Amino acid sequence: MTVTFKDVKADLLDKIAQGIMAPGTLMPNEMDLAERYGCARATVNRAMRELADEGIVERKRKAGTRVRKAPIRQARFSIPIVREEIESKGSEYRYALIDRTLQDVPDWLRGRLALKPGQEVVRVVCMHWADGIPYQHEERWINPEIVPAVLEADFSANGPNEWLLAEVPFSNAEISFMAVEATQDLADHMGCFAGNALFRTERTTWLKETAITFVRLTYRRGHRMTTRY
Amino acid sequence: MTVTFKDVKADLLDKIAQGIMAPGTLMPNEMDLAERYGCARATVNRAMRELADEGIVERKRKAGTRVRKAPIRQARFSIPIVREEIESKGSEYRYALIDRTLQDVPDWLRGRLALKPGQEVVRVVCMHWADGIPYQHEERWINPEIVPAVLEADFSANGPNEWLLAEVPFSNAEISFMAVEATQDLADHMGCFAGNALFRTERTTWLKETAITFVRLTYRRGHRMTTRY
DNA sequence: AAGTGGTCTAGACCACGAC
DNA sequence: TCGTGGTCTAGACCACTTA
Repeated sequence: MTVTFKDVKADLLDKIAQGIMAPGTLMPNEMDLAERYGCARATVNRAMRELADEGIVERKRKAGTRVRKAPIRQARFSIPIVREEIESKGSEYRYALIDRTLQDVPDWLRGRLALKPGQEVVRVVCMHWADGIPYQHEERWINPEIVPAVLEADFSANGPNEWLLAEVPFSNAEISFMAVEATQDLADHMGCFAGNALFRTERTTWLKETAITFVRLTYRRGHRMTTRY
Repeated sequence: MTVTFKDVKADLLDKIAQGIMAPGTLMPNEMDLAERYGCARATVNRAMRELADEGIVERKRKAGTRVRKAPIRQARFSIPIVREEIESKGSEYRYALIDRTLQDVPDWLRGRLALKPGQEVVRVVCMHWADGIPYQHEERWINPEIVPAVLEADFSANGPNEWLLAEVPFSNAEISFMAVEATQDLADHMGCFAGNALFRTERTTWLKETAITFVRLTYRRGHRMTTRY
């Protein structure tokens, strides 16, 4: 059996985890490792590159590869579509549109989306339920310049999230997580009390350099967002 | 100039973003693309593999590569050390130990850490300030079986986080984000009112299959955790 | 100046899985 | 069955960065 990059990676990881290669240690260069493992340099390169991508080691030309003293601990979150999130738990998904208006972009949002004063945006407010229990409150603003079809879109049956995913192929985004105290209005929708702590995510989505949408997702009381890394 | 995998990747991304390759589209196979771009198949492979890693496309042997209908939107968070987080904002970092005890593992934690009843754990409570303002409250339990040195460790000058990072080289973890209402005790420490909504992360860290530590980090009111993707 | 990683190439073999 | 991606190889050139 030939030595694969996964073999090399696993062995290096093991040596790091066992403390044989302590944080700060300078690792052998690719050529030496290739010889030691009996494989090509490209194989070692792939293994070490992945370790670097994962923040375990740090690579510099000429300086070599070192085990990171303080590994960059990074978590990867997949941002699910709420329908799938609910249905994957075996719950019944329900959706309702609360409000849909065309309005001048509010000042606080103008900066975020880099829009001109007086420009119009579509604001959509809706709710998502799991087994009839409030799950998530969604408040969204959409820039109709990029997605003109939003002016015709009817969000009474399906949420704007799924609609946008189908309409806009690919985008980059900025996302924030925070805790908020429920307003009376939010509390009414979420079936909790005003002032209760709720978990919220805010996301601004861009296509190239122009903002498409800003969304505020507020989850029911006690919601946790979890991941492994 | 030769064609690099970044060139290929950027061009493919562009075609996807422009809708030339719409979601669901079957992309040409690696050999054809290599010929079209005038490069080796390995170059195309690297470009497409990275697109797959980022959740933009989906690859299956024999079936080929498709643009994902619903791209896996995933965010990468780097989990910073509090001290660095604060100092990188140009603020002055301050730390204080609140409590340090050796106690029987509480029932609710036993399951999380997979410990035996009656086993002892070290509990550390401490605070982190930025410019003298409460920034983060830390409550941590450490398994002394894995890190016996914790029994001798004195956390009066430095937080257990940095200490653990130096002691335990590498680990995997599960992390959760949530919103909580401040208890009176928390409120006293954080300089807010009981009931205020606070952002909290909880993290369980493992070395191989054994739990090292469970930590509960509660941030000051209004804190946001932000990332781009 | 010189060593290290970054990448490309051309060819090869193989495993998966759709047909 | 057989096309597609997954990976390895051996060699090469280059860019960065530090000594």
